Amino acid sequence: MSVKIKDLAKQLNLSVATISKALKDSHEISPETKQRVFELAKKLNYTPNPYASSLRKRSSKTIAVVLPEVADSFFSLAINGIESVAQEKGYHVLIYLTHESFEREEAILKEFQSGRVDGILISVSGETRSSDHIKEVITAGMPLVFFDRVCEDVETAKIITNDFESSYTATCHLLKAGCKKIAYLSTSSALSINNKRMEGYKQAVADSGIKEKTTRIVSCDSNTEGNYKIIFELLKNKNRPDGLIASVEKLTTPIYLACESLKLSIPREIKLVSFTNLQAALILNPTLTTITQPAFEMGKAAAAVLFKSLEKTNFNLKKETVIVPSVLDARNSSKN
Amino acid sequence: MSVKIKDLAKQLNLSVATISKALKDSHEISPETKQRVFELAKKLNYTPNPYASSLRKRSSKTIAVVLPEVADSFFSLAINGIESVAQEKGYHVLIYLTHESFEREEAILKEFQSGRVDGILISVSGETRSSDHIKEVITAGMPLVFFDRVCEDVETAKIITNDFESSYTATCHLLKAGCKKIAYLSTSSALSINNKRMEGYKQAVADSGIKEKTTRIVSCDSNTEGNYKIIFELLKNKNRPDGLIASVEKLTTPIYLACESLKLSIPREIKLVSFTNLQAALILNPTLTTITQPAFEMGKAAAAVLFKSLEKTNFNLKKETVIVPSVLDARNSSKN
DNA sequence: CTGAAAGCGCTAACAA
DNA sequence: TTGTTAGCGCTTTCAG
Repeated sequence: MSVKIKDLAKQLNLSVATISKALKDSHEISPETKQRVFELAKKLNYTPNPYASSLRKRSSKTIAVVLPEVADSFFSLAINGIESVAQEKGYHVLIYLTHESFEREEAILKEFQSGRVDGILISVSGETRSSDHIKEVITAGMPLVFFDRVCEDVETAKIITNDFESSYTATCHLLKAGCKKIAYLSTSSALSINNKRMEGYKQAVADSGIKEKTTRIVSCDSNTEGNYKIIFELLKNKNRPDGLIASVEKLTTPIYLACESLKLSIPREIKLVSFTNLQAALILNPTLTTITQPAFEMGKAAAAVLFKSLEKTNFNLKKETVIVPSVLDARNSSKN
Repeated sequence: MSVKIKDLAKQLNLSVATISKALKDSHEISPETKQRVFELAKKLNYTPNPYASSLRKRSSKTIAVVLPEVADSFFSLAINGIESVAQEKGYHVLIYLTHESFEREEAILKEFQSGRVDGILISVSGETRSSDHIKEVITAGMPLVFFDRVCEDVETAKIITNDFESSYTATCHLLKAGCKKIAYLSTSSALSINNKRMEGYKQAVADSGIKEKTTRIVSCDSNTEGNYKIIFELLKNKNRPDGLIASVEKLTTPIYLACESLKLSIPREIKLVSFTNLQAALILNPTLTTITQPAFEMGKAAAAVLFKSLEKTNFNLKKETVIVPSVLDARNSSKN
């Protein structure tokens, strides 16, 4: 096996306690001994056993990140953000994917009762209808912060973006571009972010000057092909919408494809805004107007808040809600 | 604190040893006691402390995944693949990003000497020129498998795709479409996958029927804007190439943008193939011909091999090299 | 079938 | 400034 404190102690004729303290640069140890300890440790390539230390200190220096999936650009960027601050703070990050399954999410959260992690960052699955599993782990004393997909009814830190406003803005943007019949393409209606986006859309239509204040909400909760069909049906109708809001990234491809099949010209016949961080928005034809979410920043912010609560005992997560605004990047898909 | 074996023991008037065995469904324990133990454990919501168990058993049931970044679609999909098999096997996955820095990679690997993880999955950084840090951890007895970006000179399992052939195929594809002057856009020349791709390209040009067997390799190792400039300069030249091979996903956007600025028509004036898994390839204009890598499968395969070596003592990682082939998806960007 | 006891490697009182 | 000692919670001989 690898070298341990005991080995260092033996070689230097010191006690394990002394070595342990020296390694942490404790002030109770003389500079000379520290020096000797450091040198030998380096020479023998000593690396402390993290599990022994975790067991003893009841803290693991690791956090968990629970995500639905790491498929779209949002979560990829968020992970980068989280990891960057974790690395800086010397924390390790365990990653768990729910694959949008509520059962998995429950099982994963339950395991955290064990003390494996010091804190949790979570973006809930689209199927999550109850938040008992989350409340339970919080009640057990575990710091938890939501990001992006939150449970409204759980009192803890939430890092979100301005979903309502973004959607409101997007809708107004389309209205201003001349759209009269805007459809909102939704998924995972259980998610609060989705509801907020939907509400923003509804509100904007209600506030608009157009006579026919009808809203059209189309549920697209399927795989790419399934969504393609749904959108195709929607658009081939002669009473089709003249504006579309794609509430999630994965709807973008089927929309473009459906328009292409139907020879619908974007933006002449139908205008489009998508919620996405895809860099490729710049090179689509036409270039895609997006609501760009601050994914990296949200990841960073979530991690930052969690670490603050881990480092300060008197820090109350309940009071922390950070809203990092999204921006509308107007491009050709919504041009007048 | 949470409930532990001792608590169960007390309540049931049994010893901790008995509880421990019962919980693992050991045959030395009577069915009745097991029953009682299971029930109480469930009732009290007992979750074993993983660190105590890791310390004792010298195994952590966790693996590390070391990646350059999780920005592009390849690594996102790979993580999904890895996580899916890890979850199935009951393993936890720690994620570490090197951000393409060799120093970070070294530091991260060094920490693994501590026994924090049972095995490692790694795709090396673009700056990694030496493999000593990797050999060291393997020598210390740690199972390690490379995926995608490997170190040729390290003897251990490697999950790769057919980079040479893919590039060869891509080049032939462009030649067949009529290209006479194909340029290869490269990054991170230290990486073996990049060299293989480059070699495939060179070989294809050499094997081709064209008289002027000149190859043109353009180094694009910068951020998006920097790469845009490099590509712009390349294409504005009157002796510009008529075919382009983008060896990595992130070059796609600057290429399309540069062509647009220069009013170069794809594929009429310049044809293009990219190494990418972007779903948006389908909706670019023109649609993008891609070498699509089996990212998810490679992640799965890498994890599968690692777990095999973790489960069977007589399994030799050195002999394991899996090649999961990429496919050429011909679309309009390379049409004749 | 059950239990006593040792110990994984480290930390933190407390003593010297 | 250094050392002794008692665990952290669990697993695993070995005895009963």
